[in-house]
Amino acid sequence: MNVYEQVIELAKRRGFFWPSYSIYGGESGFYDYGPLGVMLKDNVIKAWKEAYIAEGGIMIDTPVIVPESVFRTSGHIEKFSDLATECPKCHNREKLETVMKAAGSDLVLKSEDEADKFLQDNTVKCVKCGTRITKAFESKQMFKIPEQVSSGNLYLRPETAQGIFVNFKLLNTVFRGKLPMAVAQLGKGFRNEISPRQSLLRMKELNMGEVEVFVIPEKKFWKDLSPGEQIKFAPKNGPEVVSDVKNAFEKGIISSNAMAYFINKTYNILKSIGLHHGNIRFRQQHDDELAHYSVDSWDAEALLDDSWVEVVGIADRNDLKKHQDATGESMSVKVDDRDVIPSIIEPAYGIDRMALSLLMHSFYTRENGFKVLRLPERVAPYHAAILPLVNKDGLDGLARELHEKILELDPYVYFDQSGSIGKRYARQDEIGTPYCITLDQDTIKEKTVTVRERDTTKQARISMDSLVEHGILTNPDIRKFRESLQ
RNA sequence: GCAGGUGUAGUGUAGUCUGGUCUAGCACGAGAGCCUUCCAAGCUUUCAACCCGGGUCCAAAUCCCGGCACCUGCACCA
Repeated sequence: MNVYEQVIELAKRRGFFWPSYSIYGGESGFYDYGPLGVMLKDNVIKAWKEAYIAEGGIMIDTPVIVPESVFRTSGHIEKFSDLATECPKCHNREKLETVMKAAGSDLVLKSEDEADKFLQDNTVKCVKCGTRITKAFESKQMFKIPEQVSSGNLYLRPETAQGIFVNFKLLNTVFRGKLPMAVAQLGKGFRNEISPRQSLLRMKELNMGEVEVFVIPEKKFWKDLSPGEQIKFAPKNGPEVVSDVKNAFEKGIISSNAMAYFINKTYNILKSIGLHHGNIRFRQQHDDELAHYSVDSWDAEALLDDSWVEVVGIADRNDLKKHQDATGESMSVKVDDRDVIPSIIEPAYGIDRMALSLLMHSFYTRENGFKVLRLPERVAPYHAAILPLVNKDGLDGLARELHEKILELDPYVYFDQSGSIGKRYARQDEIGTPYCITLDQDTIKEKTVTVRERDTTKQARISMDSLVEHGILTNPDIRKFRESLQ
């Protein structure tokens, strides 16, 4: 079993995530987060959100349902519903445009009916096997809402970004007219994936954390760069390089300050939630894979088993001008007595992909075959578990009391008195709980407990008072213990 | 969406080819209890499954058809 399969098995068994609606046979492209998954996902979101609040970013929350006019302007209506053909013999699928060009026609057909008529009146052949194609179909990547209650058509959003763009003026007023300005939105997006696969990696309903950084077009500047860590870059023209982000910008590998800045920031966020340095890279998209709205894009990719998977996309885009043209609403901001329409650098985070990647990068099997999730403290569902060594001599009662008191400081603390102590350690290791607090005979005598660290399984003795006073993660005794392990 | 493969308790599997003691076995797990003074120990006990729907047959987990889901490859992934 590869790491992916082992993580899927553990995720279902322990309650991180599993396929949705399975008692009705399942529905492909949808996954539920279970009890631990919700906690983990929330922690990922929290890390992302706090990173951007600390950056001076502001947030907004807009509807998932969006009128067609918005997506007409953004280009999604046109670019997201392709007319396509399928060869009746070899089942090769192509865009209608491609097979028509091959047949020597530059006509642009707008509907299925038009396309069908054309294919029946003309001889268009499969580019692979030469069989005649007579039918076209529309492949829609946005979900359209069938029953309209408004005057126009409504869609489920495929990205949260437009909700920010259409509110640009209001947001910038709240931001007191300044540039640059970063706005973040967390929410669900919906994409009609033709063949969803790989659990959380390709869902029809996904959690996105998108940030729109509005910058002055000529400069595309956010903040001065500091060197930062060595990062692996795969530029579109040229070989892979390992460099810090400042150097990469100065050498021209990355085209703008803001792009460079947010690549580095993204790297730091991914690392902070538990992705491994060596298994992260930034790959620049080739011109033919760029989205319709973007002129340059760097993907943060995570190495999962043997393939690189896009986890974050950082795009250079320019939507404000389009909305200004479409609505007549000014999208310009006064900068040094000039009116400028900002450019946008957009780091778009796939929250679900981040969650799966961090589980896979954290997954580890001990020599004895037991599984451990080496999750960073900040994303682990539980910070600690309280365990009475045995259930007699009043230890269990004492443990419950301690648990109650710690809960007042930190609700993310688990209690378990069932089974042998070894089994309980193993249970916690498997869900990534960083610390186990065990009460033993000495607890009764000296009011001390042992703290066991997950990755080393080493223990230290600390006082109960310390736990009751400081909780777990900010406990000076536990911090000291942790430092002694490194 | 196409082609191929797979589908048995919460998980991993035996059984399917060759239909019949399968009243579906095993292990892990989970619950209750006992025991237990630090890394999935042991004992007692309980829980829990043939993906869904048709068909063939005296008889279907097993054979056939359809659907659904998953896996792999191709295509798609703004």
